[in-house]
Amino acid sequence: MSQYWLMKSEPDAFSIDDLKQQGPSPWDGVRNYQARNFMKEMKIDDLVFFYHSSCKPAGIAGIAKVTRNAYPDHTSWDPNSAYYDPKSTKESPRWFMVDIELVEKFPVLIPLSSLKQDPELTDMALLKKGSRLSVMPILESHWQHILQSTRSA
DNA sequence: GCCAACGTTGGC
DNA sequence: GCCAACGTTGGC
Repeated sequence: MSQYWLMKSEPDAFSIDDLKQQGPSPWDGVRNYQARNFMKEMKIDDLVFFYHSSCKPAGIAGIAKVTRNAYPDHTSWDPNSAYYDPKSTKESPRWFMVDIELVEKFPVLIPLSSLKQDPELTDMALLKKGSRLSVMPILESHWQHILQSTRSA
């Protein structure tokens, strides 16, 4: 069964336009266990809200889909990478990534402020105080509600 | 295993 | 730039 997710990226580092240009792209650099575990649960064709963080305005920029199941994040083995982790080895990789590609960029980004105002979405992990998770599951009901809101806007 | 110190995230 | 919240590290 297909699942729904949200992934955060700082657009200065990797934006939805970058994803569009590059086609299927590895989601490297995740160094948080909870986020990693969620990526391991992802399956090809799962849909992902592409979220722009640390920018104005922050919010959901569009939709991507998973094109490759989790596999070891090779940047963790590269001493020259900002994501290098000496505790991750090829024999026992600690960090994983998936590939995603763009499905759709929204004509207008759905700002975080709108999501916060929506009483249907108060349970979303994204909106919880202090939530910093960069990869998280989205309930299908929330997914549909958000899509419906932006389609009719 | 506890917990203080530190580093990071990310909205504002 | 500020700072609250969170995760990780490392001494004990």
